[in-house]
Amino acid sequence: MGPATSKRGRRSPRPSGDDREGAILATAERLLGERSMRDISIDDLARGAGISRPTFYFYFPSKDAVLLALLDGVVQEADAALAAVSADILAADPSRYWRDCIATFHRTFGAHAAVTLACAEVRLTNTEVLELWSRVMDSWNQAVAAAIEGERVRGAAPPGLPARDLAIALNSMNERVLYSSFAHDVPTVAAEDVVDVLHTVWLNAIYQTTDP
Amino acid sequence: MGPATSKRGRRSPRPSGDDREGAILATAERLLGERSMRDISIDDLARGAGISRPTFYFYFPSKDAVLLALLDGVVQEADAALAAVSADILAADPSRYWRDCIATFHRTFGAHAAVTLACAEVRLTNTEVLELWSRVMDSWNQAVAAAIEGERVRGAAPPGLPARDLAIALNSMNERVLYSSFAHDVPTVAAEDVVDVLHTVWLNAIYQTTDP
DNA sequence: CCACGGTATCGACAGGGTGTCGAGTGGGTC
DNA sequence: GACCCACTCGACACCCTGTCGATACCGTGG
Repeated sequence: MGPATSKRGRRSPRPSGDDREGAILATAERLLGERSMRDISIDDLARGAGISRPTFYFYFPSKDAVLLALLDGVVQEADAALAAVSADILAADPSRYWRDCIATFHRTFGAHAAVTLACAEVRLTNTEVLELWSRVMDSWNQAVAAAIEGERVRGAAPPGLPARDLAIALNSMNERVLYSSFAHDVPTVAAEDVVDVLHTVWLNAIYQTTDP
Repeated sequence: MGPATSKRGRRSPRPSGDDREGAILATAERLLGERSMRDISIDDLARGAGISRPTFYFYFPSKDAVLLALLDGVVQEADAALAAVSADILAADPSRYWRDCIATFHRTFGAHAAVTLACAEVRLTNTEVLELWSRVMDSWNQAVAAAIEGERVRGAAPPGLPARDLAIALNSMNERVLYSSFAHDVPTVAAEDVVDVLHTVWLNAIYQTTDP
């Protein structure tokens, strides 16, 4: 609904105590590297930022709100990195274009694996995190669907599944596989192969042949 | 490690009060249809089964243990349904074989969507649920990998990605897409198309052409 | 220099959920 | 009739969350 950015902080970012907010955020990301969201209490975050528990509520309305702010940052980072992948190379070297997109995704979220994993957990019970995540996924889906349609129009890719459905399926695969990889789940693809595997499935699904 | 079945109940299933256990299970599956695991207290389960909260602990060590028992049942059901899909038709009609597998998966877990969704939530924080889920996924992965290798050996499918990696990627896609479908997530494939979409991507990924 | 208002902070409380302990109760068995 | 054992629950201790009211700090204008 809203345009884009902040509304989530609180009221005015004028005076000091702004570092407190940063300290809470930093503490949260640090602790998420050690243990799960469930095992981090608001008291942990407050102590980590050098304040008391009630004071925490001055900066954030809840524990989930901290994660939401963290996710917001990662998403912005991912959007910026994705924008740096020039769409121009799609026509010249489609394979490389898709690979760059997947690798960028992998790199950005991998750099904040703890936050990513925590969000995947919290979105199941928190509406705001779910909405932000869904909106982001939807924008990927639209972008991928548009790119697939472009490839079909110029004759590089054959017609087939509705582009949107295909985009959703492929992005869902990436989400789940990358999650498993970040979480070091037991039955998963080797970390160094994960981008290659996803890339290959994408090419086969979009171009329906190994070598486009 | 263990062979297969029960160890999870409690001690002896001899006397009555066994219906209590059933009542707790039934109450849990019913309530999961209405609200999330987080919003169901042990007291809710106990009241629903006509017992007090402390008595609940006589039957199950925790709320998660109830879900684990529920998942156990669904998994057994899925295994039975999958076993009914004859592997013989793989050579005769590969497309139909893969479609039957995906559709069976979809039907069985869809019939217990509430339990499936709850498990996806709880496995992120509960080791036992995660282990059971992982073991099940791993057995699918192995079966799919073996089938792919069979298709390659008989020349029906070209060589390519390691069969195991491909199997993991495809099963992961199914897991995520079916989850979104069951959860009625916003950016998802239309419920009636979901099996078709997954099926098509599987065929393209395994046979690398629309028409095997 | 001193009210004054807003920022920032915390002690203390209430509420709700979990898990445990010890004291029952009732039906089968010797 | 004494005894065991499955079964039941009241009451407690604990932890975490969220809120309220009191307070401290600080810049500004009278």
